[in-house]
Amino acid sequence: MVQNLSQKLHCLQVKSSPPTRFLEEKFISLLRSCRTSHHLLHLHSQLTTHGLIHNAYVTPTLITTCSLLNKMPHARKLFDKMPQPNTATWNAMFRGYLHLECHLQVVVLFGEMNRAGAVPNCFTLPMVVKCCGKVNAVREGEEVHCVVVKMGFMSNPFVGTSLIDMYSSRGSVGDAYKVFGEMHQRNVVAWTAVIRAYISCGDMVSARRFFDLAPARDVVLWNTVVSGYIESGDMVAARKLFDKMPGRDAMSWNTMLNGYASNGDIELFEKMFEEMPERNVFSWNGLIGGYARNGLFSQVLESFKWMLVEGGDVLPNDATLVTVLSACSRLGALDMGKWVHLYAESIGYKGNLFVGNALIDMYAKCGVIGNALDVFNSIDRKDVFTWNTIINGMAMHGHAADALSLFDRMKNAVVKPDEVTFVGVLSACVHMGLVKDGFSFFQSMFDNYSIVPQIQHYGCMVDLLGRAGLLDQAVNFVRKMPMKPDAVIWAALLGACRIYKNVEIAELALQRLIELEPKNPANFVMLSNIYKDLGRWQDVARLKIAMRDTGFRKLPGCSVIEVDDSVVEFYSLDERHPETENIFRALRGLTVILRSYGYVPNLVDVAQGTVMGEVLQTTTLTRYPTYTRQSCRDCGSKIRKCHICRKKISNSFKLFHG
DNA sequence: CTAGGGTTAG
Repeated sequence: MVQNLSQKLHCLQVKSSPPTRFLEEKFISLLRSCRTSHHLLHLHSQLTTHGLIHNAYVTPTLITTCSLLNKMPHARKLFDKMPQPNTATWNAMFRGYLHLECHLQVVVLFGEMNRAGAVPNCFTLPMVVKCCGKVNAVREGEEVHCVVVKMGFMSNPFVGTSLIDMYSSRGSVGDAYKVFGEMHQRNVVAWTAVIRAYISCGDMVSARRFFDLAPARDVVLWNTVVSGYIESGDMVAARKLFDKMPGRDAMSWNTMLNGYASNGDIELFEKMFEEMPERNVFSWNGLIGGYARNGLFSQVLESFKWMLVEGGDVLPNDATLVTVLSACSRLGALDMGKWVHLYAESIGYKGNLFVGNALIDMYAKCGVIGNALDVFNSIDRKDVFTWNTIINGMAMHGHAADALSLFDRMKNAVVKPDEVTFVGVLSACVHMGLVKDGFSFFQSMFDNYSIVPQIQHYGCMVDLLGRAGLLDQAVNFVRKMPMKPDAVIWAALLGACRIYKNVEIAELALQRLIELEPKNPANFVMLSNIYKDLGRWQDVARLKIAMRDTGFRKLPGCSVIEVDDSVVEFYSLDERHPETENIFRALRGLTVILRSYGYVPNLVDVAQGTVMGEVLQTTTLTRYPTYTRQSCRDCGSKIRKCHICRKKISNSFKLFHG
């Protein structure tokens, strides 16, 4: 009874005349735990009724909460109504914009701060300096530098370091060093910043000198210099320093892992992963992504499965899923891709834009454009990647009309088309033979979107003219190109010459192709096929000798197929599989059945060596596939099996089990 | 209310 009464009294006291400080603290803690915009609006109105909406202590926290909930416009409205915001409130605005990466807003707002006569402090300046660097605001950056000096903030390590970073990001190492020299106290972060400045301009010698001079070195500084050596391509120096490190953290190991991967040293790459004392999600992504970067897509899937089994607490994240899905696309591993789709949703990546875009691409490349569309439609906030992927996917599937209508929809959405969009649009025109429309799209790239056409777009145009049979126009177009035509351009022309049996232009194209890539036997095969079509057997023989003299043999095209849980690669008449006999027996059986239904095989292309892989090689050229084949370590040849030194480069024929 | 280092898509 007594306790109850005192509680009531206490409540009354608080309600009638609460000490302001108490209320302020209460609201600050409520705002910090606020997680929804609904709750935020509620608190906002409460603050208004308590007359605390322009409070010096509460308002900064309110603004911070707005920014965390993606409500900066709301914060801005409130902020603009304040008669005289204090520095902490200004800072909350800067931090909010910085958090959302609205760097330009920060620079603009700082101008307003000066005009309003408000005074920045040591928290304001690093944020503003950083943003000047981000948006490349050179003049503003120098003005802020002057403010720093005038207000005596050069002694503040945060301010000084931010200035070093700014000058470093615009490539002015000299200015970065000058700031470093003028700093009153230099901690290890400042040393790291100046060393980073030398690394980013490629001066590893100076970077190393400063590293050796530094009074203290922590693990971040060590890692910075190791990755500097990697960036400069010096894996040996990176390794030497790595071995000398007094304490390595997970990032040290991952840095080396990625270094070996980007230098194509698969052996050391794998060894590095095996030796790692601890593996976080970045380590696994390093392994998976390293295989992907080196074109070893089966190993991508294999190591992903290994991660699921052996990763322990480490779960894949969006980066993992995207890499694995793109490997599925490259391999045509649809079953695996579908599984990854379900798995991604089960671990909470249903709404992830990165994953969604990768799924669209995977379904499109695996031939199920319907599923690609389903994923596309399920994404509500589509970005330029989403649109480009579906447009290119549609074009690739021959749904050119759909690709073009999607392009129309894209224009109505707020997403601005880019150069990749136009590759899809133009290749849709190629498929439909829309020469006129193609040219008008090509023209509108620059006129309406200020996109300067790249060589890919010129390639599409050559393809467009060539496939429409307008070979002379195509040659003229190539001659008038503003850049030097590359092999893809000439190959497109050569391909068109085969369709229309134009020997004269074919010979011209081949001549250019031989100059550009003397090692690629596919070019000879193409011309040889044209001669064959025309029955010019003497020329075929002559070309065969010329081809032999180059010393290179054409790589047989290969196919990949998903079997159970694995991806298997095979060539025409391949006999490497342990069950070759059974496979061929089954095939013979199938042929008998097919023939009994009246099927007559077309052996002409097979006889000419135009197996699937070659068709792919010639028809996908204009799409500039990013497919990279492993290069031979000894002779640099970009082939799967080096025909010069006869070494097998990647273990591409490999079954794996889940 | 403060800084420096890693991965992913067309």
